[in-house]
Amino acid sequence: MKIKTKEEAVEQFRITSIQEAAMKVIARKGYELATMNAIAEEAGVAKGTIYLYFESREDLLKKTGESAFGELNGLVTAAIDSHPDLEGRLGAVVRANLGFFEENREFFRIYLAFADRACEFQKRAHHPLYRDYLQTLTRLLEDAIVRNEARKVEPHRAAVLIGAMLRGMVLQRLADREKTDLDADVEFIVSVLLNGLEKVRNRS
Amino acid sequence: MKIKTKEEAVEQFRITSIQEAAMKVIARKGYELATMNAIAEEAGVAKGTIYLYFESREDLLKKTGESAFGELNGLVTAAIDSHPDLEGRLGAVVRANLGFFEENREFFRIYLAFADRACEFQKRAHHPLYRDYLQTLTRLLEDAIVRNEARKVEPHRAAVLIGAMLRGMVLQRLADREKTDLDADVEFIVSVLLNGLEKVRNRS
DNA sequence: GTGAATAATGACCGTACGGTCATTTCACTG
DNA sequence: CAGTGAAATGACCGTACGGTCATTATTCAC
Repeated sequence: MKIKTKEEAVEQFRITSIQEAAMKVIARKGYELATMNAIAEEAGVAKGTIYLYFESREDLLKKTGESAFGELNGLVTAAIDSHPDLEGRLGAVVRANLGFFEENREFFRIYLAFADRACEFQKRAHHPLYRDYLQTLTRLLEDAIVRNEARKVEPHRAAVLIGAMLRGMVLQRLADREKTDLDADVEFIVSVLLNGLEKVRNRS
Repeated sequence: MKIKTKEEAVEQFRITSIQEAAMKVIARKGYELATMNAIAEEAGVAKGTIYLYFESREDLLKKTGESAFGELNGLVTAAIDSHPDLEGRLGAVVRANLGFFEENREFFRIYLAFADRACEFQKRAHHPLYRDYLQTLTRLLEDAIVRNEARKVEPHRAAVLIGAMLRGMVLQRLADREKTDLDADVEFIVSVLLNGLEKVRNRS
């Protein structure tokens, strides 16, 4: 977004500050317990000030989550684009996910809040940004199937599975007390997926 | 638990009624929004009555979740015990999970609340019952490796992955508007896992 | 320097929660 | 049927939340 006037610059600065504060509070206390008072204190402004830049708590948290989620989306897309085949792409996607949340632990609570809330089953559909995320993975698989790098599976179903595996492994890694080897986990997930989606299928 | 006196029978009935009401409310409104007033209304008792049988909201929800989670644990264990080899066991485990939540949608919100809360990373370890669940899956894999039905992987890591896949697929199935084929999803997950964990590993 | 316009504030409001307890209802005994 | 102890009740309490707005502080043009 281009900044034209001084007012817009200040406004952008405030918005960014408040969103960063919101992320920190969510990281520290979780989504539900991230109160406006706590966010305001973290941002060093009064509670009322937040309402000059965001309509409501829901609005603030939604936009904050969208920023973080958008960043992950970008990383995943870039990871795919920088490799020509399924194996390289899967490795890059898995590494992008595990690495991203390793570096930015606080983002994960926001990601979780959105990916989980994304699927308020029986109520609404997925959140648009989560749909994008799944869509990116789906396209990756469609492409692999066309190229004959993977067997014919329902691409969206497989995308859901990959997303779930990444989510679960990141959660496990964050829960692990001592740091675990990133490469080993990436290799493991990729190998399971590559073999699992491989064309060759002749079991007993 | 054996019931000896009439008082104990009444007490057990009340406890069960309240827990069932809690499950229904959680299923309808979600974990955070399951208030004591709503649970009391659902159970057809006054709010104060709940506090005669449970110490607090936290106590009630914890015990309610443990009941539901314990049931799933039992199903998974039984599924494993009733098959001799990895393929059969995986199929039974996957089917038990997807089927269980298909029949009892309301349980899933409780399961989610626990599996997610189970991993309050940076705070505490997993919930004991979730540990049991993962432990069961871990033993399944250890056994398969010993029997040479699967390649040598870190069993606990693989168990986490399987749990995540099941969670994700159930969530997706519940989000799907029209009913999707259970057998197809079971077959898909099992095939990915079986191939993914297979001994043979000779890729490019 | 001054005053008008704009931004920031935090005391305050309504609401809804978890939890309590004096009162009422009930069940059972003699 | 009267009396008594236990069980159930729901009005009530303190608290903490999201959100508001009259007041105060700041900025900026002239």
